[in-house]
Amino acid sequence: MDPRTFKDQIYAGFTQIGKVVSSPKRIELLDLLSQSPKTVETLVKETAMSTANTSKHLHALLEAQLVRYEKEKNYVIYQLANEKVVDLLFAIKTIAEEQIEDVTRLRDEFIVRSDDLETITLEEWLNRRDTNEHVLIDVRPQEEYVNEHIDGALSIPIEALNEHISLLPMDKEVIAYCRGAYCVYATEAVERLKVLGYQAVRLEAGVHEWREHYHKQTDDFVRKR
Amino acid sequence: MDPRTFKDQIYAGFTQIGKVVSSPKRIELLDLLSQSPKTVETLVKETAMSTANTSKHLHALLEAQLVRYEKEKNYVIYQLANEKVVDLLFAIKTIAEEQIEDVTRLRDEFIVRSDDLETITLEEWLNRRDTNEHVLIDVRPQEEYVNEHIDGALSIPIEALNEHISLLPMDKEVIAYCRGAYCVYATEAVERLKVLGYQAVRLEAGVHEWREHYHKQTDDFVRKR
DNA sequence: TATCTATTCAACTAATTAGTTGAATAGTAG
DNA sequence: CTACTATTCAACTAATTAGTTGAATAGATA
Repeated sequence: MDPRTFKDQIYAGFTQIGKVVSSPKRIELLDLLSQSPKTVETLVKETAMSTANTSKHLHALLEAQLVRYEKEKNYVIYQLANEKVVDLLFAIKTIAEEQIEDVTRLRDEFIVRSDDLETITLEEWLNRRDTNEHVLIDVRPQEEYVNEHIDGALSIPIEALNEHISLLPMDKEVIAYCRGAYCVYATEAVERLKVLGYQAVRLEAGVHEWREHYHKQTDDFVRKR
Repeated sequence: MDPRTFKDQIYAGFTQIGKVVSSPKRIELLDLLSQSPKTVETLVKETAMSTANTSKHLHALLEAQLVRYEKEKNYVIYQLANEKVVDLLFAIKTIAEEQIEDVTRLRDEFIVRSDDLETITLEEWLNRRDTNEHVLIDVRPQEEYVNEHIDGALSIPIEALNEHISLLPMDKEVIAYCRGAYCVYATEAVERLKVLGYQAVRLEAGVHEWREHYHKQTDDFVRKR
């Protein structure tokens, strides 16, 4: 095999992964699955696609070996087959944030919103967290909380905010997080809580950022010994 | 704007980046530009595409804001507009390596080749490098070496290996590197050197992996103080 | 000035893709 | 066994895409 053929074939291999993220709906599916395994039904509701189209995109992900499934009762539950998909999504989002004006604009307009809707970064939260003057709430669907959540967080899904609101103290700051920097749930929760008189703040991070930080800490610890 | 419209638009934004890596030739262009800025002419030769098609793909990269260009004489020189493209390519390659069998197979067959063609990782090299019992050579085109190279490396482009071979000592180990884990140049150099009686070894890393390591070291240093 | 070289552009073709529709399958519950 | 639910599959359409060809442009050189 000549070098050109080798290059063509190896880049064709890379492209099998690249093609996956060339469709908005497939990126959204991977984003959702990165929070927790989900049935086709759930993915259909979350993405607002037809069942057939959702199934077809999931099979494209299967072919690229990025997801796998198991059957339970008459449901099919899909999950990520490789955790590094999270890094791929992160790389795409970071570049889009820096290079695509629309992305920045949309985020500012719908997630960050206004200055009186306070946002804290992961680092800021980590510095404050030991003071015990706040309560951290996870406003994602409960199955995502059950799959993984930030240590010490309370599960209060956004649809159940009103029912569980009695769990929240008025005298402490309420810090809400959801799927990450492009998820509207935490913004919505903070806005609704503030209207009700709570001190509420949005944490701009999800479980992946938190886990990443946690590993970095552990690595440092190991290296320092 | 309702939440669904917001999601559709934000994922459409991400997809502008994702679409770029859905074509093997565009991944190859980004890969080449990640080594050094290049003229259209050079990219045409490296990718074996027609000039018109190369130009068209470069304009697709321009539209996604991933490259920029400057004109010099009657040449147009393209370069990456965002260094994080390297992270994106790395994420894709890592996943492809783990999930796509063809990629692993091709790499073993054409890069790693046989057991008597010794390969060392970046970590192994970093541990050995202070012993002064070897010489490190960069076998990429000279313009890429000039743009950035591993500290202490000698530039011996693969096409000029025979001419410059007198620079290499027979009594020291020769360690060759090129663009990274999927580049054939270093393998070719090591094979040719071994035939001529040199002790030659392939370093499985490029400037990006080296730079990444260098930053991590610096960060640790800063954090430890 | 005319000529050469590097690059871009416009028009076209063949192939691929996302999405729809409706039928088929497979497992569950009555 | 029947009815129901979740999922997949096949056939089709409209839109997009990669690549080609040949002409156009723009800067450099003679």
